[in-house]
Amino acid sequence: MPTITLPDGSQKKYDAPVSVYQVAADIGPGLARATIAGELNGELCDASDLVKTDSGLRIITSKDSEGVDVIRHSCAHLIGHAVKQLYPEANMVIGPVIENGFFYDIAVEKPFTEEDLNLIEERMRLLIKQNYAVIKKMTPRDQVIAEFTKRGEEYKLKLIQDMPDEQSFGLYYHQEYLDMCRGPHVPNTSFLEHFKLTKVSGAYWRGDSNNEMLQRIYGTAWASKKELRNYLQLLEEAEKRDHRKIGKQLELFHFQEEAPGMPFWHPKGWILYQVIQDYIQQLQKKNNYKEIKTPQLVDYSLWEKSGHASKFSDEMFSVESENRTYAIKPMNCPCHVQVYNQGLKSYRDLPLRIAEFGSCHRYEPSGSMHGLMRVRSFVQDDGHIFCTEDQIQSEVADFMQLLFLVYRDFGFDDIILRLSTRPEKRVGEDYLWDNAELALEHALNATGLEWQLQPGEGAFYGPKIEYSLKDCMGRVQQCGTIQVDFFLPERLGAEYVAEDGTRKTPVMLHRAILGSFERFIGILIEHYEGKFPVWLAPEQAVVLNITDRQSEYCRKFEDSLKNKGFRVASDLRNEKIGFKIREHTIKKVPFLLVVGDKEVETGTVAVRTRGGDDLGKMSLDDVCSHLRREVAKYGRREASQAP
RNA sequence: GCUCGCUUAGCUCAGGCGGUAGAGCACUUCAUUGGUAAUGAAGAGGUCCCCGGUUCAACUCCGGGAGUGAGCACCA
Repeated sequence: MPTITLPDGSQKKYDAPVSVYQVAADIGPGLARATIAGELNGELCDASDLVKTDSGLRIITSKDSEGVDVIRHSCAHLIGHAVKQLYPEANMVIGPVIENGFFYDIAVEKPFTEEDLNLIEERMRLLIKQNYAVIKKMTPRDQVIAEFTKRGEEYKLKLIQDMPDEQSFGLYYHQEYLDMCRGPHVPNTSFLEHFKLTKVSGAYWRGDSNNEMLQRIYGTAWASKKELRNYLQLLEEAEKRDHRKIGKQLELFHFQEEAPGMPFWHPKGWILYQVIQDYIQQLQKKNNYKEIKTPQLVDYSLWEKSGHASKFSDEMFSVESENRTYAIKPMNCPCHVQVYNQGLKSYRDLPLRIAEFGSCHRYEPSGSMHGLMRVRSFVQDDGHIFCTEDQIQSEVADFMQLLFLVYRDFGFDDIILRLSTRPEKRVGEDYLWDNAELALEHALNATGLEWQLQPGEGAFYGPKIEYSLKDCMGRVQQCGTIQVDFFLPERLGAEYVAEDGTRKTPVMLHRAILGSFERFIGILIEHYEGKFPVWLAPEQAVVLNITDRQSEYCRKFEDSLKNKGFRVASDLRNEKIGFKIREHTIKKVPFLLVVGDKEVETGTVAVRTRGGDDLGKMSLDDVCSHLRREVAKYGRREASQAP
């Protein structure tokens, strides 16, 4: 005699066990048609599942995010149905839901081609049109094993072996196709209409590169045609903003075969780079960081001492000279400890904040490189804070304030904080970890912002906080970090004299706000689509003449602006004004200053923005103060408060 | 590093069942001095990524390599 309580508090009483679908039908036929699954006492279940006892029930439709996930999960099954019809010898592996979609890993002899992908998608659409019912049967373990053995689905059998305690499994019948899943799944394929297969690639069995490679088919699925279209448009938008493409168009940098993963910065890209570096440099100076510069090449023995060689020797470049082996530095921290170690340090010297824009090289695996986002030569806004254990919390809190300021200045307001705590394999006493984790936690709480915990994800030498930002496409990019290190200072013999006269080992905090300049610039290019705010724009304005008569005036105007410290060029080519405007608009120069006879007469320029707005005529002073105001805004959104 | 794809003019890309290639833009020259997203004409421009092999003949087919793209794995 189940009594069912719905989310609005209303109750329905039944004499006998009743399916989720039946409850929905009793509420209304429209809801029944829309029912994808249910949430029974907080747990998702199939629409066909029976409610036997008094329960709380929520009907899940495609309007719920859980409903969309079910659609995606069932789409993965549908890949299975289609693939087994087209390639009966294929073995299905796993088909989970991921952000915005789903995939299915499949073991096949011959890798899938684009053409196969089209065939599979076509077959899936055919199956959806058949509008067939997906039937669930909870099945005892031995029967499930017998069934998959009969069908030769070896990977499914391996998965069952991975779950020795499960006595029964949910089997979902898609006509002749059979899949095993915790569920829930759609009751009927008609819910799966708005999907698209997006790509095919290889993926390792169990995610381990020692294992064989499977074929992975990716897809996306949504509740409505409109949402699917929006998502596909978002993908197109992301492609349009690709920093590699824009980097070429705007002449910011290039790569070439002779230096894989190592950018050649062109004049305009280098301005961008330097403006950012100057900005960070000034800010760090203000915040009592001492900037230093350490060698590119350091004898391998230091990397052995620091412990990096044993872990990362394959990823380090090295150079032989004078019968010695040098490593091209992959990071700055061991060198910073060397600087710290010069001269005896007192507790009065702490916290000691050291910063370096040190050029580092790492031999990244060839397949991992991606434009500026993952490179082999890079520079970080790297810094190390030597402090006592008691100072960790306030140092972390100060750092965070600095980081928030920087992110806001670059136009990022949505920041994600993650705390990674002690992993199983680690160094250092537990009480040290207790204290450090607590200090980080307190610093996080003090921000008043939400943060996420990633248990066990810390480095082997200490816990860390990672800072990610959301770009204008909603993509999460990890940039900043602060990591506590109990290990390196001790290993490299760093000490200070404490108040009681004893020698103690300082704690070291590794920290970066932007991460690598290369990557951060890549993110900025995509975030702004190359339309940099004025403070970053490599060219802030271009002076354009209409005829040769204004050339001299233009040159003078350009010089005056340059003397005021603005980045300005003039384009005096014998071309029509429309042509020049088009060219510089495409180059995304923020302001175009047009000069004809009228402007020369009145001592002005006609100001046009790259967005096509006419700001009217301005004198030199007007232009300067306008530019100055724009520069002072940085990339802050109007809504955010200037500090 | 692994799987699959790609590599043709400075850029974006066509092309050919094996007979040494083409467009648009950019570039150079000439004409044009035009008021807010493309003025017109002419010209120049190629080891078809590299190294081998097959063939009378390879940019095209085969093998190897490099770079690159999408994923996977990795990321101090």
